[in-house]
Amino acid sequence: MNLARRPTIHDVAERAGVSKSLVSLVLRGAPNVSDRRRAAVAQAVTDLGYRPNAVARSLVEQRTRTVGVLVSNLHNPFFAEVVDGLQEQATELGYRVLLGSGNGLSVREEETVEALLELRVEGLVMLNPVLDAWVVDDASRSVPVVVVGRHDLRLLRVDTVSSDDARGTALAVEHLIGLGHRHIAHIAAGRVAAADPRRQGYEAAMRRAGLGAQIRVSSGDYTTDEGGYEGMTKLLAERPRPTAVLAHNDLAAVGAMGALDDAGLRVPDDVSLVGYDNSYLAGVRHLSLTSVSQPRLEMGHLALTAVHERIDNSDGPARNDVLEPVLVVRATTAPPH
Amino acid sequence: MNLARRPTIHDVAERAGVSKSLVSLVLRGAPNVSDRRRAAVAQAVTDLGYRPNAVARSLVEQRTRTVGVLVSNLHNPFFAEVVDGLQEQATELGYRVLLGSGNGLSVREEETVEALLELRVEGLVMLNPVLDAWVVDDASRSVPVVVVGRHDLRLLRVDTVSSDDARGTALAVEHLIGLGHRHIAHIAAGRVAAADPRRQGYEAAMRRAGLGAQIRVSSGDYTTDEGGYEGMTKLLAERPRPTAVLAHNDLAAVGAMGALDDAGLRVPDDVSLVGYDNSYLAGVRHLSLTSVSQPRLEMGHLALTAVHERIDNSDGPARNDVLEPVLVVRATTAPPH
DNA sequence: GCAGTTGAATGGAACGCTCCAATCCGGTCC
DNA sequence: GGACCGGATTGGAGCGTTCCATTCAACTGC
Repeated sequence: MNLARRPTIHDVAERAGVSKSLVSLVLRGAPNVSDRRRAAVAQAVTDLGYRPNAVARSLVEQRTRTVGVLVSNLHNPFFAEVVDGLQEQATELGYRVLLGSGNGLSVREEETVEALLELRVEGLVMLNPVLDAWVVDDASRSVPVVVVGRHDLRLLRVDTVSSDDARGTALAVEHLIGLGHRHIAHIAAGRVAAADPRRQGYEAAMRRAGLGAQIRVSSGDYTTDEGGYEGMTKLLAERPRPTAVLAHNDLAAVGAMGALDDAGLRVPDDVSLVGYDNSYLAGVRHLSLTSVSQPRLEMGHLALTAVHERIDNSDGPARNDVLEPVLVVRATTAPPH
Repeated sequence: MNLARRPTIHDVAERAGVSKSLVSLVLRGAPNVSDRRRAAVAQAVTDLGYRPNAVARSLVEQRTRTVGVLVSNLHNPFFAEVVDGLQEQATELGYRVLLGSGNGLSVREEETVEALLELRVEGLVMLNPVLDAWVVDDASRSVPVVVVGRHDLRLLRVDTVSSDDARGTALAVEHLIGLGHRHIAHIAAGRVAAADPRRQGYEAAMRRAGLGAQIRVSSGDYTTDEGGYEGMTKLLAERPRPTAVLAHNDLAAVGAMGALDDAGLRVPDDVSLVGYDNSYLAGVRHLSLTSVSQPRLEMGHLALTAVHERIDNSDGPARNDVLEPVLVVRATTAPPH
């Protein structure tokens, strides 16, 4: 396409019969410009269909007013709302948001980070990244970095925003205990970052209630539908059978629901079920899953605010914000039979 | 942050004891550079942690090697896989992908398009945009535009990629008829772009099978869980009661499933159910919804290829690629009772 | 009527890079 | 040994902006 032939500020200036400097002033709304000139420039701009070149502007201003966001995996239902929060706050603070995806692959994430840095984003937000810590550290050397949703990354210079996963599972356990359950099991995930705190929160809450002996964890890589099914199947083989199950996330919970179906057990009459993430899956009325909600919108807000503050003032120790999760009770939890 | 203090090609040149031109040559892998110099430059680059400035490069090269992608709404499960396809093909063809979201709001979409154009993307892909046609037309004046998933936008200069929605619902109807169903109803959506062809495909297939008299459409804005529930409730009040229902999308189908539950009817024993989109919701084993799948990955490939071809050669009439949907049969369809 | 003041408008340098034209240098050939 | 060659290297212009320093024009006050 004729990228080259697009009108420049020069063309506008010529058509309006003024200097390019004046056009620049008008475009940026400077005060001391006569109405006559202002109108002439505005006219020329619409006549030519002129659109300022952000590339040139960024070069000379030495800033891009852009924050890069690395989304590890667009399929992860967790991220969309976080991005909404980021966007909202970015608009508020005068930044543009550039999304890059990593397809869940560490290599692709690295490439994306590199690309964003070459584009000279002024800050970088990483959502649930799977890449190595050294990449984060390296990036944080040239630009403020905020990591959302990973507990294991505690680096100097890198702020983090996450929700208290241990607290989340504890909330779920307390809810179930309050309903009268004692045999509460957990379907845990393996690799993923959130797995450990969620499991630990479950175990701690059980011990606090004097139920340390009833702790049952079906572990493996149970973050999928299929995984939840398998995890539940294993649990159903044990005696005494759990009367309530807390899954690592909603998808696993729905898989567990399938296993209960197949075993002829009803939810919540025979077994209560709790998910995690409060994804739209949980809200679907046919499933109506009790789930732990992370304040996603707020996490986005907070992450962007953190980046913004670092851009203005890069000093100060790393902040690690931890937000409180909320339990959303729906139809899959009830007192035990 | 000290954006300004980041090393430039000049710093690298100085440290390596060569000219900036030579550094540029090395960085772009030019052939006629002595090994000694090449090594010296490489050393200086790593010493300084130099990263080329894509902004400056784009300005002088008069191209950004970037394609902008407007995602109307990140929550729409349809788009993630399309973006995967876009990304894949972009990497293949040497482009970078910049995602911008519009939050489902027409105004925000316009802003995003404007921002992407100011960033001088070389092409624009719009996924299920909700914005007005004139915005698309206007954008297409300065950059090649490809629209994915909207049937109503047929503009000169604008290529489209979509899947044949009428064919999709027809596939579903044919499947149900093959199972022996005659009373097949449709839960349609109102506003959204895909609503009309899906309904028409249903009606046409019914007529082709001599079942024109059995056509039942519960229409409204039934694209949500809740909407599917209402639509199904209305259908259940009619006599004869349909033995099979085809919903506008998976979410509506799951809502319908809830209504059937509440009415004490079983799926698929009493009523067969078909969704649309084959989202991961449909694949969840507890739901296991028969659904119509759009070739999302391929749509992404095709869209990016189209943009690429327009960038190289902007002429030729607009292409409107229509891909074949595929019916994925799962557990919610069976012969009528 | 002229220095001084103020508001409006402009020219040119600079941002970090690419790329063209020019230069440099060590051989080769006759 | 001087002309010529070709690969290696370099200086400088230019990409489309912003912004500083300067100029210009029109007043003001005495």
